[in-house]
Amino acid sequence: MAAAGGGQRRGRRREMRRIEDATSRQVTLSKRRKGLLKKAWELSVLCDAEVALLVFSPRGRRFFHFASAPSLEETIDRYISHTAPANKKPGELTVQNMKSQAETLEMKIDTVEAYKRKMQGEDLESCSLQELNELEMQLEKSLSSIRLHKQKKLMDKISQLQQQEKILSEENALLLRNQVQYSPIGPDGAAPERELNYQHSQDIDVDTELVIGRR
Amino acid sequence: MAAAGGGQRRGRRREMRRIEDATSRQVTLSKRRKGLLKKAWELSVLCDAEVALLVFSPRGRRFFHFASAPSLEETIDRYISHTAPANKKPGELTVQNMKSQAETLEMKIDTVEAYKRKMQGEDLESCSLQELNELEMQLEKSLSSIRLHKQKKLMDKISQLQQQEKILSEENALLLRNQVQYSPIGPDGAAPERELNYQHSQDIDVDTELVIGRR
DNA sequence: AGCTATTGATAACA
DNA sequence: TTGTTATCAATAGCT
Repeated sequence: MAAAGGGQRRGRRREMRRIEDATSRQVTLSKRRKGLLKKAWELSVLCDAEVALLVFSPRGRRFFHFASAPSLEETIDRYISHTAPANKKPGELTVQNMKSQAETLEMKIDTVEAYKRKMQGEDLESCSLQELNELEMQLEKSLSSIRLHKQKKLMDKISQLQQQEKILSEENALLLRNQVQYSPIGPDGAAPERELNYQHSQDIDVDTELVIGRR
Repeated sequence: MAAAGGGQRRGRRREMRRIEDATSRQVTLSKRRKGLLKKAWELSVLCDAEVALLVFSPRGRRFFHFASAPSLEETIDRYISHTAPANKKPGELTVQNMKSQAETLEMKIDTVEAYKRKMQGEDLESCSLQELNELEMQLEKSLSSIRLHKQKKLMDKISQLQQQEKILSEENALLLRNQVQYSPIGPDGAAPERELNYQHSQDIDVDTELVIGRR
């Protein structure tokens, strides 16, 4: 009964590396997989834990799984939620949802973009007269709103410029007074410090390109 | 050394049901989880199988996992593909993709909707003058396009009405002629129906001969 | 498949 | 929590 020197003794431990013999590998896979599934189940029962186990055979041909939760996808969803702390909205991040979410979002984009194109004066062939009228009214409303905002922006700019101007003329007045005070006759080198103040006025970005009115 | 009647003997098998004592349950979870992870690893190494294992503690607080493939998500993706034979497009159905796709799409929606609102004259406070000018030009372009389409639609409507009118007139003409034909007043009294046609026959060439001519 | 020798896992205890 | 050990479970090599 005892094995001769050439044979391996029963129950002996294996080296922990890929089993080269295909048959032996297949048998071991079968046996150990069964044991692993059993242990996964035991853990879930004894410890009230949520356990999911996936096993694919080498070529990905067959596949076995165990899940303690009602479904394997539920556990996967829990994992996905766990690894995506950003999206914490309950029930939003599931395999099921993500599958359909993409479709929903794409449809929404299509809708919004179709409307955008119509507002840009494109794809109007499919519009009814009613729609065209509504679009026209909407755009007119938008235009007046835009022009109002433009006007306000321009007014702000103007009052800003006026403010600037006021400051500058005050500085000028002051300089003039000082000039008179400290050099009443005015020698040959008169007033170089004017440049400093001039530079100051350039620090403030005044957009002189502003066009008042359309275009 | 052998236990007396009151104590449990070491290493004795457990009943396969939830461990009631919380401490004991926690210890068992810890030990068995370790063993399970090890066995999952062994299976993947010995048999060259793709294995994924997820374990969540009872309240879903902590979670442990093992995956033989480069990543757990890869194995999950394989499972998802395996269970969704409809979506066979390679690389399209993965957890990674779905996560980022949702984000991408949502950002896209945000962008498009923000632009839409601006075209509707809303949220213009954040716009620069430059932007406002561009919007204004865009909307003017849109408006003229819309008005062009409106005009075309209206023209179509008009010619359609004219077409109908023509048909009606022809019918009228026919009726009148019949009336004349059967009236005892006189066959020589010609063409009172010409008046009806006169209204509309300016740009539409109506060949009345076909209708009126009598065999 | 089924069978055991042997190793591995682990329940109770410390 | 970590370590020890008696006991039982898993399984390697055979058949």
